[in-house]
Amino acid sequence: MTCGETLVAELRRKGFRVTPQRSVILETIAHKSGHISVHEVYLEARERLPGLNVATIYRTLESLQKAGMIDLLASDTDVARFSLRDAHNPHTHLVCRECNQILEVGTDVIARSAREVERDTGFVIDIDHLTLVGLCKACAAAERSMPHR
Amino acid sequence: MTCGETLVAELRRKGFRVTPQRSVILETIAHKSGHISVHEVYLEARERLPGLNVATIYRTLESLQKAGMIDLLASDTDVARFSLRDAHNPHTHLVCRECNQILEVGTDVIARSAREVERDTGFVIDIDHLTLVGLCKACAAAERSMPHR
DNA sequence: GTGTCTGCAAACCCTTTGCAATTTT
DNA sequence: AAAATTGCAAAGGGTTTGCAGACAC
Repeated sequence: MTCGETLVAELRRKGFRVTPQRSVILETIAHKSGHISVHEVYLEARERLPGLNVATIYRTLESLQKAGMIDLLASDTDVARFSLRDAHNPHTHLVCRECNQILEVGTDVIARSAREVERDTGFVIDIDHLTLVGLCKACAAAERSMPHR
Repeated sequence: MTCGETLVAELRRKGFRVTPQRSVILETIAHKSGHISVHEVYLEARERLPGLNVATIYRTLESLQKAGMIDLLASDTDVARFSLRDAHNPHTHLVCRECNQILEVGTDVIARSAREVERDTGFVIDIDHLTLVGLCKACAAAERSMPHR
């Protein structure tokens, strides 16, 4: 996990201004380090910075995305989620369509297929922040033992 | 492409009531057969059924999804899109994050990786309606020849 | 006839935006 | 001092919902 301080420095280095709000938001994200929703960040960050506004979170996230420091997760379920980009640990997200749980696997499993797709179509898959939808182990088991509908 | 009539029959067989609205919506989807948005269906279906309401589209889509006849596409860009499920031609969607274009490739390329993931984690990827984000050939080329930010 | 579906309008939720005041550089 | 960022409140856009009437079964 990257520490908040380093992240703040990175943000400044990339030409963004560092405000208390941005620091707290960044530290919150670094601390939670998962697949966080805007609301989750809001609740936690506001404890440290009471006046903090949701709009600021959205705008900060936009900046962080421009700075290439976070990734948005593609998903049709639930609200928008994002995660800190971690160059040391690229991974693929497995989103369960039943329980919304998010698992991670290394990108290596998918890498070969991705290269094949690129060779065939020229399409370059964002392998470092890929989101695959399906059923987690538990929900898949439940599905098998349940009548549908 | 599956014809509207067959689809209507399928819907009835699955225990849903068949109304003029549902027929028209279903036929519209079958006719457009791509990756359609709710609004697109609304505009086209309303030409044949002037009083048609958007809420009905949403509710119908919900039913069609329960019936397993359409799939929602996972994407963080753009609005929600869905497509008719076609058992004869399962495919993976490649969504370009720059131009929003959607390409399709057969599932076979991904299948091996998917099986590997399932073996390792128990997570069952929805291989038949998978959405992968990245850059299409043209946008990838543009990216390579352009300064960032 | 019963239970489902529709249209309408309002509500909802998440996200974005305009603006004046504040803060960072 | 100049330029960027914030808070606030209002608007925006897509999606959902309550309800009374209409309709499929």
